[in-house]
Amino acid sequence: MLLLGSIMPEEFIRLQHGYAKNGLSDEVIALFQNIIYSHYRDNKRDFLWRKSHDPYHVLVSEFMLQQTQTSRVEQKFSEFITRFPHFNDLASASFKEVLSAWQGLGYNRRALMLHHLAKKVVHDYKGILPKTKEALITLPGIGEYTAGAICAFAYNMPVTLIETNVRTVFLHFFFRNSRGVRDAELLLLIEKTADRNNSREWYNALMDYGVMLKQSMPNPSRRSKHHATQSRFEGSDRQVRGKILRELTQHELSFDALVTRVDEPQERMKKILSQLAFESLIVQENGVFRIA
DNA sequence: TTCCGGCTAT
DNA sequence: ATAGCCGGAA
Repeated sequence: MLLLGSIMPEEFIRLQHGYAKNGLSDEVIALFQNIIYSHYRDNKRDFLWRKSHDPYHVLVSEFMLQQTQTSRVEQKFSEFITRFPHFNDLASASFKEVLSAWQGLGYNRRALMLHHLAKKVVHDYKGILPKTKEALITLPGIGEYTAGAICAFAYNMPVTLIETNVRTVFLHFFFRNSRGVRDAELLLLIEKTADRNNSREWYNALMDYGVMLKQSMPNPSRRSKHHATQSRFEGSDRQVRGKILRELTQHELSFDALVTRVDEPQERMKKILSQLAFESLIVQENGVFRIA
């Protein structure tokens, strides 16, 4: 159990107090970086994807880490890279193979977008992932955060990015008593306090600190304007979609066979199947459904 | 039963 | 702006 003093040093509060505007000064920034890096030196998390700066490895890990905890990604990442070592291998695989390797991670649309992206990189970019945030963000499945993460972790570029752990750290240090804080406001601080010459290490350190904070107190990210509690999983369309795709990675099935195996009403199955087909995750052909 | 999360479509 | 998308651990 951590003492409050160790996660919010008094010296930081005292220093920050003298700067009413935004709590920032060179001194505050230096101390803040010191706190984050000190924790990192002693508590660095040792992930396989942190050992490599290969853009493909970074990309795959970031896709998996969108909405999925590190504990579940660790095993899957290793297997995925072994099965698809390069963009070429992923691009030339069938989507069914890709989805099989994805099983257990959830949010299967990410697998589809990653597959599309690999084909695009091979065909439009000669197998080389673009090196600018603007180009990266045009690719399927890459949004503001993932584009920044690739720039930081693959290319060590001085970018400004925010995700759940970074958000946690800045809410904790700079918005101790605020609620409904917007990312736009946090980003100003993230930009000003960044160790621009060591983006890769800095963001890894911030994320590790954020994880530690969440283990020590109620999640500070709940005070974000963008925090939302989501609908229950049990009985949801998400659950049924997952079941259907899991079945179809095993074998092609007729509508009736699917209804039997998934055990949901026909009308609901029709609706969800047509949605999955619309999203290009599955196709219906010769009376059977299969992975697209 | 509750908790955790980035991208896309609307 | 907001709703929808997954699965497993605690």
